[in-house]
Order: sequence, then C-alpha cells, then structure tokens
Amino acid sequence: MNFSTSEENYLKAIYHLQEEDSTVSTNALAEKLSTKAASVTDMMKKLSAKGLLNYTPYYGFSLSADGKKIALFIIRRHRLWEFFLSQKLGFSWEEVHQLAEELEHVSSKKLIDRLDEFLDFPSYDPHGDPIPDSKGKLLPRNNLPLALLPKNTAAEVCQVTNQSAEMLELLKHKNIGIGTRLELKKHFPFDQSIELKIKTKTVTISEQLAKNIFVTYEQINQ
Amino acid sequence: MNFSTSEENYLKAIYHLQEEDSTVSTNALAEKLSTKAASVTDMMKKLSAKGLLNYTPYYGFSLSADGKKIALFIIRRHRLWEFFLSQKLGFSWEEVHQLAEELEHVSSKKLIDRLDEFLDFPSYDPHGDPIPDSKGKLLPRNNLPLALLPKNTAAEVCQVTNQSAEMLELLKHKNIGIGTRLELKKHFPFDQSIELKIKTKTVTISEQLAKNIFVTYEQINQ
DNA sequence: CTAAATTTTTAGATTTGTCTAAATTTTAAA
DNA sequence: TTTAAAATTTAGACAAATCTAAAAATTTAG
Repeated sequence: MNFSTSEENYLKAIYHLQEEDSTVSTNALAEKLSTKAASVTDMMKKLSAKGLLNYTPYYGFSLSADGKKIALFIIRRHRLWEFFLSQKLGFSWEEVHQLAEELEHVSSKKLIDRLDEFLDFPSYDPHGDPIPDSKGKLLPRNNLPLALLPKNTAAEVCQVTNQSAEMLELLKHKNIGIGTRLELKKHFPFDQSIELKIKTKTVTISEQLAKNIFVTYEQINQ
Repeated sequence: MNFSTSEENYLKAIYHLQEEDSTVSTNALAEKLSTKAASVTDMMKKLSAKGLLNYTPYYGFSLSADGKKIALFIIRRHRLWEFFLSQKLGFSWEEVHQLAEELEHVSSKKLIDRLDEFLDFPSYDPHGDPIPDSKGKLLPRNNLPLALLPKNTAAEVCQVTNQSAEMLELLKHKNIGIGTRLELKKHFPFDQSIELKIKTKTVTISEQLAKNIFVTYEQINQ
C-alpha cells in the first residue's frame, strides 16, 4: 500500500506522541502538525478506515500494529536521510531535520535499503535517535558515556553533545562521528585520557572530549 | 518562488518537448504527461499567469526566460540524483530515472549544491545527458568515442553504451564510470589498444572496450 | 449533580489538480 | 471556399486536504 505525504506525516506524528502517552488526543495532534482539530478528525476517519488506527470518537486514538509498522518505516527513511545529510554532505544537525522531512516521503524500499548499505548500516541518527533496521526493528537506546564503555567491546558512537566549531574540528581530525565503530583499549587515571581503537588505528582522547561522546554496544542477552 | 510537483513536471516536460520543436502543442504535452488536454490547458493558464510561459490560446506555448531557468534547475536536480543513485548506490541505468522523478522535487538549492560537490561536480548523468551547473549552465553535448580523444587532454567519461554484465564488471575492475576523469596517453596501432591515465594510474583498454566509452572535453575557445 | 468550560466532531466552503463532455477554433480536404 | 476532421478550450464535476463556524459530547468545578 502507498500513502500520501499527508497521511505519512500524521502517522509519524502519532507515533512520536505515543512515546509520551499511549493514547493521543485530537488537539495534541493538531498542534504537533500545525493544523486544526477539524482536519485531524477528518484524517483520523481516513486512517481508521484503512486499519492503521484504533479510534473511538471523542476518546483519542493510537496506532494499530499495521500503523506502527508503517510509522517505523517512515522514521527509518527520515533518520537514514538525516545521517546521509550530516555524514556525507556535511550539513549541521539543525539543518538536517527539515531536509529529511522532504526526503522521507520518497518511499522506494529498495532505495532506502541501498542507502542504508551505502551508509554502512548506522544504528543511530545524528541526534542520537535509533534508526529502525530494514525489518522495522529499533535498537534500544542505551547511550553510555564513552568513558564508561567496557574495554575491548565493539561499540558505536550514537550521540555527540556540544556542537561547538572547536569540538567538531577536533572530532573531524580524529575521524570520529556518529556511527563510528570503536573499542576502548586503555584508560589512564593520571589525566582520565583514554585510548581507542578505530578500525586499525589507535586514537587518544582527552577527558573533556570523552565526556561529550556517547556510545552504544550490543548488550549480552541476559 | 516555489512550485508544486505538478507545476515542476509540466515545466520539465515542456523543456524536453521544446528540444524537438520550439513550440509545444496541448496534445503533445498531454501525451507526454499521461494526462488529458483539458488538464494541460488549465495548467497552461496557471503557468502563464506566473510568467513562465509564452502562451497564445490555440497556438501552443513555449517557456519564457524565467520558465526555462526553472526547468533547468529541475533537470539539474533530476540528473544529479540519477548520478548519485548510479554511482553511489549502484542502481542500474533503467532504475535510476524513476527514482530521480521523485527526488527531483526536493527543492533545497543548498542540498543540491552540496550533493553536486559530494559527487565531484559531474558534467554528465548516467545516460550521458549534461547536468546543468549551479548557475543553470549546460555543457554542450559533444560526445566523442574514447579512441578519438586528442592525446594529453583532460576529459570526462560521459556515456557508456552496452550495459552487459560482462562489460560492467570490466569497467568496475578498471575503475571507470560516468564522470571518471582521464587522459589518453598512448595508442597502439597493432591491436588498437589504448593507454589512459586515470588520476595517477595508467590503465590499458582494449579496442572493444574503447568503442563503448564516450568522453567529452573542454573545447578550446575558437 | 448540574452548568460552564473544554474538547471533539460535523457541516459547509475553498484550493489544487484532475476528469468528461460539450463548445469553439483551427486545419485540411474536396 | 465551404465543410468535415482535428485540436483546443470551456463548463461543470470530483477527490484530497484543508479551513471556519456551529453543534455535540465530555470534563470539570462549584
């Protein structure tokens, strides 16, 4: 099935509002989408009829299993484009979102899967939000300050706080960005500096820099 | 000014039809866009009112200077995306067009200029059609079989005829694709093989392969 | 537990892009 | 040069997505 840009925007907005509250109200959605309550009601009838929503008039709505699946694919497209714009085209994190809002509606699955591959299957977008994989699965967001990463464990940079020009310059020089895969090798108590392995190289990072870098790694099944 | 997807498609179609005939008829445009003559007339009134067309009812239409400029920017977006899809995501030349039809309507100038830079400012798309530069200028299309390129002249691969898997495998091995910059160094009459310089490397090409590769180079101002 | 306030839905209108069918204009042919 | 054929435009309708204003349902407060 194919959806209009407008339908997709509604599905995505409902998904995000559901992260806060399991049921979404007409007004909340209208505000999120900068539209009017009456327009929301109209669209809710439409999405309900397509089986994407659980909707009881006057009592709010939530995504059905189908609706949730579609929302995750839209979010996948959005976040992969954000990653591309940031990593490959050098856009700043503020610019990336608006552009991805447009690109996300190009819906070819093959295109998105190829883009994913081209980007080396990143798990997190430039804002540190997880990117659903090609089956719609999301990694849990378990961001960890780099300094707390267990040693010799494959991890991925998923968020970088502080976006000052100075810090970005330093990160660029060290070839570290969102999606960079690394391992923590050594930790020196004297100045809290750490040594990382990135691909085959060894890189040293100061305490100040490490504080601003967050990583995730595959948790061992418990 | 901003244009709807539909307006953009009309402008682009008129531009292409004008390459054949300087004036475009309602029916020709309707057929090109798989729509009805009445819809075309409606849109022509709209584009006329915006000053993008020269339009005399019953006598066809042509793009105004403004309309042409906009059409060229849309074509720029289309062809840069085609180049990206082919070179970076590995799509075949048949698949590329349909996907670019959607991507071309994302209209941020900054995005397209960055994409252009990322792709290293290619002059030709995967079909060998010239890509307008950021000012809307098109290189003339002066495709030349690789074997006829003057020696020691910087040139760019702009078209590859024959898309058999075997040939693509060979091209890939030799790191040759649309946009590859090269110079002809030597030509051996014995077997008509040629030697090229690509970046800093020397590459040998058989007569059969050379026949399928077309290049352009900057003509000296005459 | 009623009445006011709030939220949501309905009714009816608007815009964009499209369509069919009818009317008009141009072109071509006898 | 008149008339039939072809091309184009106009008129009127429709679907999608939106809006405003009014009506209906729910919530909250006294």
